[in-house]
Amino acid sequence: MTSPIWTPERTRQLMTLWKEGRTAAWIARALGPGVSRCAVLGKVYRLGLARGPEARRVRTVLTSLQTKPPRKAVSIDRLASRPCAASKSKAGVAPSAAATETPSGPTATVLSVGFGQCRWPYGVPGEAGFGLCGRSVARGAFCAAHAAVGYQKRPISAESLLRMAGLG
DNA sequence: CCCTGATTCGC
DNA sequence: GCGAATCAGG
Repeated sequence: MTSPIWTPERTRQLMTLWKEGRTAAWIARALGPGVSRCAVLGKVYRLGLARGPEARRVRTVLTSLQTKPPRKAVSIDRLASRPCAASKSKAGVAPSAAATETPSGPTATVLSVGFGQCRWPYGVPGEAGFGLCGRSVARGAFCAAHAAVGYQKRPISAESLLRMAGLG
């Protein structure tokens, strides 16, 4: 219970995330406090996993999204307790029309998503079925419905987020 | 300087 | 096998 050992579970996660094109540091942070970037790189090297040119593309996409793993463990609580700026006048736009049009699943992947396509994630990165919304961008990185959720200044309930990610 | 992955090397 | 240190590169 003490040593940060490469359990089969962790190794599995490592391989999946690595194949998705995540960086070593990203994976290290995602796997928890006990795992360093060096540990990830060392393990990857030992496993003989290789980076293809395709993975490089993925990383570029992720970088452009400024995707960052949670600093500690993956936690839904963080979603619910997002501080978010208080802000004075402009509350988040929450068009009721958009809510009714909320897409219900991914049409793109981190590999296929391109400019002008909504980056809203469905599912859990590293797990089967993970994908991105992929519908036409309305604002920033998201389609109208997801921008209404992603860009609102007030915190949103974890339940709502999970539902929109197809995890509810 | 920040970051990246690759490789080495002592444990 | 493990991971810190170190390497070369962007």
